[in-house]
This record gives sequence, structure tokens and C-alpha cells, in this order.
Amino acid sequence: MASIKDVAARSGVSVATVSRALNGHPSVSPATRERVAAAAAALGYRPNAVARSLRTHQTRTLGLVISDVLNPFFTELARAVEDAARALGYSVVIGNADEDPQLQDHHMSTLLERRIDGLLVSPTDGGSALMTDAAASGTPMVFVDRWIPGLDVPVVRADGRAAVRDLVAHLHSLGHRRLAIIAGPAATTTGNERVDAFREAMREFGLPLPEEYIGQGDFRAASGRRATARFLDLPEPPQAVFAADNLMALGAMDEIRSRGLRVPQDVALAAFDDIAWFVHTDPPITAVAQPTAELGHAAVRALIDRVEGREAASVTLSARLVVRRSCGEPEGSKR
Amino acid sequence: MASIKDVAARSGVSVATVSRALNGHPSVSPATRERVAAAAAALGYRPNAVARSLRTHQTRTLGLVISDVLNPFFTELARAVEDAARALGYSVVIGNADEDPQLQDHHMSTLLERRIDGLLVSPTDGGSALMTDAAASGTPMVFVDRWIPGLDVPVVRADGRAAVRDLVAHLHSLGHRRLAIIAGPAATTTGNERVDAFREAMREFGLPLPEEYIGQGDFRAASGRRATARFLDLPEPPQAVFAADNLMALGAMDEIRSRGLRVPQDVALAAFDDIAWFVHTDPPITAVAQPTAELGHAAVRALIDRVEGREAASVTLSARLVVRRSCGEPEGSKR
DNA sequence: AAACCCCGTGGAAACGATTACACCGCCGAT
DNA sequence: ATCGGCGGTGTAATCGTTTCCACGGGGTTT
Repeated sequence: MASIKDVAARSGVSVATVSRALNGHPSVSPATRERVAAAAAALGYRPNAVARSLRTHQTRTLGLVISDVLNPFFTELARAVEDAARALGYSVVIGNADEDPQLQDHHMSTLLERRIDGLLVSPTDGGSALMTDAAASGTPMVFVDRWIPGLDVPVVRADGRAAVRDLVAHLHSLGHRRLAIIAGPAATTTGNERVDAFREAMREFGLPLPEEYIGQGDFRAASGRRATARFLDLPEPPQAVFAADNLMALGAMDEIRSRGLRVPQDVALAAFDDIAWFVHTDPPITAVAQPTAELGHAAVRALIDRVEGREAASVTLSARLVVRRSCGEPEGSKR
Repeated sequence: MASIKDVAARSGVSVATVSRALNGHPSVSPATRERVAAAAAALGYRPNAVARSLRTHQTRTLGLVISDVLNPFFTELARAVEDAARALGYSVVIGNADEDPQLQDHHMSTLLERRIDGLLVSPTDGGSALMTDAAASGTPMVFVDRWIPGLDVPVVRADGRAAVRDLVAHLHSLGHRRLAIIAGPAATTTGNERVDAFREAMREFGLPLPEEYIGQGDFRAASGRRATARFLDLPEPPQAVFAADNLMALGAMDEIRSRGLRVPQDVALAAFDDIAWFVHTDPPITAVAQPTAELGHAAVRALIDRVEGREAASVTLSARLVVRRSCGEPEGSKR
């Protein structure tokens, strides 16, 4: 592959001049600039980003470590992140942790060795030594969606509190009283927060939330299914199930169906995270929608602020309830 | 960030020895090896992959350019690719072309500048100059799923011919005679092939396939919707619609629903590419399933063979029909 | 006892770019 | 006529590794 030397030779100038010409440095004569451009084109010259990065100490690359690519929420997030980064002249390389802390560490390592300029993380767990070190050692970093308490890293997230309250209100108005929740892993902030918000809303409506109505999931479909099975085996099963993410909601639906029960007539179902597919499921699923794209954009802005030496602040957007039919007929069409 | 020099200084040896010690070179005394390891750990040393790549001329990174991350088929493929690559000691960086040839070229460029060791591509179009050049100039490359005819690049794909024939047989057996297809862009191989297979099967069953029953789509939901609208506006609309990918099938479903029609009673629906969500739609969608994960694995194997100087052969796996309820009640439960 | 080999190590070149610094004309100001 | 400055260019250092080659010393072989 042609290097800058070849271009220099072909255009009869030094490598320094080639570099300047190609990078738009002002003090290059138009004639030279043109000759260099021609030579570069003729040789199919493609600057070596590896060499450039070594010299300039920047890669113009952002790392994005997410918990699960197969989860539409994260793929939407990733897409938004890439878009925003590209607009600002950065590329992004994605590491999929698959909800596995070890794999997450693996990706953190490679990204750090690659000397990415900054790191966007949606942590799978409570934070490994690697994560803490990276944050402490000054790698520009920002958390998105999930975060790790106690680390001095900006967080870009959506607050679902109000939307969860709306959901409980919605369920309550439809006559449901026994509501259960499938929680995410306790090690994740989103795992806890959503349960807290739910618990609080339940209290507000004077509804009890017994321990056995809090299922333990891990943000994967199978765990949603297991938790739901446990609910349905209870002497007094819940009338509605709220899954703390979309994959677990799918698992819940599987389990409900496999018992010959119907949603929403026999059991109501709602999910955290709204995704395109929820419109097409049977029935369409009521969900708490996060402003996914905005989350991604804001996260990139915050990270690049840090990368380029500016201050970066945490940002909290808000989620909203999207009512569909999985909790019962909406009020309007009831009579 | 600590460099190899710092480690050398701290352990009292030369950088050469540090390099050897850390890379497991045999001719380093155990004592030295240990001292070096200790120093590296104490300093939190993390080898600079950029410098290493510059020196060794390899990045241990594969590029993967896909047409649309939001399409579950591709995210599943990406995930399989990453898994396989990681197992072989490579990382992968993904470029999402969003079905846009220009964006595809942008990603090709950055990946090439990054000096990835090899490139996996599922082309969005018929092949830009950049693509042809890359292939010609010896960048190890393999196509996956879609390919570009005329380029001497191995192709890893699934043959849907038999499965499409099975689908037509299935539709025929359910009494459907007027079958329509929503094709992908003519510039993609998968766009054409699927239509060809369909046409051939139709001929076999003695069914006519008029031009107006061939809709033109672009692998995005909206185009599926438009094409379906056109079908349904026909004086004699088709009894069944086969979408050449999952997103277009979704669009088709939207359109059918919005007219107050039911699947499959009023119009039968089937799709190419099976995805997890099809189980949960209303009704569950009958689809031609590609062996996505195997495709990803095979593609990585082929690419790495090329990267490491071995011969790489094309591989063709086969797809199979997965019957659900979107074309009518399956034969078994009919009576 | 001389020659040889091997082991562990260090010195230094190389990878391909960027950029500080020096240089050389040339023009305009004095 | 001399000087200063400036526009355009080249030389060389540098980034952090890997790896070729050389070297010293101890043991083995003759």
C-alpha cells in the first residue's frame, strides 16, 4: 500500500510538504498542492490512520460498550451514537458485553489498548476494577442509560419515575390491583431504579407490593419467562406483570401464552423500553418509552466535550408512557 | 499513560527485554520475566496497540460493513461475527451503511485507513469504485449474505431456492393462487435472487406471476408498506404477499391492518429472514429462515483464512421454511 | 586449552505519519 | 543598498512498539 513517501517521490517534494498539502495547511503553494493531490490520487494513497494516531496521540474514535446488541433498545442507541459521532468527525467501535461482566472487561481492555479517545459505557454490573481504574486514570468516559454509583463520571439517562407512575395509574384505572414486576439484575442501576419507581407508585395508589410479586430477572427473555412462571404458580397470581425491559416482557408473554392464558384478558402486560416491534405483537404492548436517539446524541456530545477538554455535565431526559392494548382496553373504547 | 520505557526503567532492563517478556518470547529468564510483569502491573501498563500495529503491520481487527443495524438479521449476523472473531483473537469494528451507498463508502474508507486486516461486506449496492479497488488491491475481503457479481471475492451466503419453493408449495396447498412478492433493490443480489427463486417456483406450480405482482422495495419497512398498498389497490389484489425481508414484511402488515383487513384470512403474508420477533407478532409470521449464526461463523473463518494467507472458498448454506400462521391454518389443524 | 555454542540481554533501526525548526529567496521598507 | 519579514519548502525528531543483530560469559566439545 502506497505510503506518504511514495507520494512525495512521485510529486517531487518532501514528505513534510505532502503531509501539509493533504491536510490543508495554508502555507503550501497552489501548484504544489495540486501536484501532490494528483500523485496521491494516481497512487490510490490512503493515509495510514495507525501512524497518524501514534504521532498525534488521538484516534478520533469513541468506544461504546453496551450490554446486549440483540436488545433493540441498545441497537437503536448504538445507531444514534454512531450518527452523532460521525457528524462530529469521530468513528465508534462497539463492544457487546452480552450482559457478561467478564466480556465487558475484555472489551474495555481492547478499547483502551486501541487508545480510543473516549468511552461510552452502559455497564452490565456494579463495576469491575478495570472500570474504576479507567475512570480514575482520566480516560474520558461517560455512562449512558445505566451507570455505576460512586464513580465521578457524567451520566446520560432517562428518568422513568413519572412514566412508571403513569403506568401504575393506567393499570389501576383499568381495575388491576395485584401488580407484579420483573426486575433487572440488582447490580445495574436500571435494575434497581425501575423497581423503586414502581414501589413508590404502588404506595401512592395504596397498593401492596408483596415480595413474591417482585421477580428477579437479568434482562434476557428466558429470565422473564421464569419469573412469570413463578408468578403464575402463586396461589394468588398477579393481574398485571410489568417487565423492566423489553426482552423480559417477551419471555413473560411466552410463558403466559404457553399456559393458554390471554393478554390482557387473563394477565395484563407492560414493559420498560418501547421498541418498534411492540406495535406488531399480539396484542400491541404498552410500554415506557425512553428517548433513545436523544440519549445517544446527548451522550456523544457529553463525551466529546470531555475528550476535547471541556466540562461535561450529566443529563437526564424523561421517559413517557405509551399506552397500547396489553393492559386492557384503553378507557376511551371501553363502553 | 505508562509506556514500555517506563516499565523498562522500573524493572531495570531494556525495552527490548520488556517486549520479549510481555509477549512470552522464550529467551527471557524466569526471574526477569517476573520482574517485568511486576513492574508492568504496578504501573498499570497497557500495551499501545497503535504502536504495535504500526510496527507489525497488522491490527488484529476485522471490518464488518452491513446494510442496516436496525434489521435484526444483521444484528444477529454481527453478533455471530464478533463471537467467531473473538474466539480467533480478532476484534471487529462495524460500519452501518443504512442502505446508503455513500455511507457505505464512508465506512469502507475509514476501515481501510484504519488498516483493518480484513473486510466482511454485505453490500448495499452494485459496487462502488472504492469497493472494486479494495477488492482488486488485495485487501482480504469476503462477502456475506449479499455480494457483488464479477468481483473475485469469496461469498458466504444461504441459498433460499429450496425454501422459497417450499413456501410457494405451502401457499399453494392452502389454496392461494395469486401470489405477489415485494422485491429488494435490484442492485443487491439478495434483491434479485429471491425474486428469481420465487418466479421459478411459481412456474413450477403453473402459477402466473404478472408484473404488477412484483413490488419494488428497498429492504426498509416503509417501502414494504408502499408496495403492499399498490397490491391492494389492484382490481384483483393478490391473495398472498411474500416480502423479501423482515422489515418490508412489517410494513406490509401495517398496510394490511390499516385497511381493516386480516392476516391471513384476507391476505396471507410471508417473509424472507426469520427473526425472534416473528413468533410474537399477530399472527406469527411464516418465514424463510437463514442459518444466520453459521453464516457469520463461516464468513469469519473464510476471511481469516485469507488474512492469514490460506485459500478461502465460498460457502453456501441452505435456508429452510418455518411455517407459522400468517398464511393460513397449517394443514394439520385444518379439519 | 582452544574453539564453539547457546542463553539472556541490549542497541538501534524501522513502521508512517506530523510538526518544530531552519533555510532560502524575494519583496518592501528604511 | 541593507535589512526584516514572509511564503514555501526541507530536515529531522518523535510517537511506542517489535525485532534483527551483536555481545558477553559460561559450559561443552574436541
